[in-house]
Amino acid sequence: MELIQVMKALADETRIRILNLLREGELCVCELEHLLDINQSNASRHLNKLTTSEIVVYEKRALYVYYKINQTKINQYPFINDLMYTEFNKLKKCEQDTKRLNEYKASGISCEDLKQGKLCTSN
Amino acid sequence: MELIQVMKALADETRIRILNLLREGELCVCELEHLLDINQSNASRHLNKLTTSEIVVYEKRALYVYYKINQTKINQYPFINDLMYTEFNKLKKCEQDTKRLNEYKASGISCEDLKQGKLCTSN
DNA sequence: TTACTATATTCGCTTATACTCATATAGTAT
DNA sequence: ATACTATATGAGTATAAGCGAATATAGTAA
Repeated sequence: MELIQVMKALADETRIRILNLLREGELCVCELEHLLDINQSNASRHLNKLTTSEIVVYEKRALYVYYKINQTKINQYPFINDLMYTEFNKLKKCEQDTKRLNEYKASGISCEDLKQGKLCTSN
Repeated sequence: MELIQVMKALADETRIRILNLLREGELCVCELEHLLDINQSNASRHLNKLTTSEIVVYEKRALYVYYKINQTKINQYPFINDLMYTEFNKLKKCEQDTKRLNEYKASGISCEDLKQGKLCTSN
């Protein structure tokens, strides 16, 4: 059942945090890695699960792969919108992640700079 | 995170089918067993998971344990209502289960009779 | 008390999930 | 072509989840 697959994809903290960030617009893998402080393999795998369940879609541009919410799927499952815009806001981690995302955006740093550690304070 | 626990509880076909039936009112464990054609141990385990995540509550009356939707939790997570009343209806199995439930209710058979195989055609 | 019944729980097994580390792939830049 | 970079994937491991069969528990009935 497709619904089960979607629910499973949504039943994970990291993936919820990814979706929370993608609410604000597309992000590439390395940005998500750094914003969520997870390693590359992990990020890629979680994104794969979100892609397989069609909750996100991606687009390759140059070396980077940009992921974004698949609005078509959200329209098909409106409860996901409810989750994203009502429940995510109640989660401390999501709040912190959003804050970090906004700092990142405001800084004007590009994802090429991330690897120099200009953003992450934790590693 | 509590939300994750709730999502995990909802990310299973059998538990979704249980919740679908409980929309119509409380049911005891043996009724769920027979309506869903699952064994006793399984039914109990899934109900335990739904209880732990507080999506259902139960009440013991005589030998039977009656489970029902925990409306308090649903109010706390409105997207669950959306799921139950929008998505469940789209699922073939849920539709079949509901039909079977209505037949069961219409028959006037009590849960004491179930063990004599008056309802289940499949075993 | 003993016998019975509905439900919960334990055990052993199997499958699925998440993670890390290392490697493969595909594109960019020179 | 080579070197480099972002992302994906494979292998191995650890943990969690689901299942069936058997047993435990708690209440009912006699």
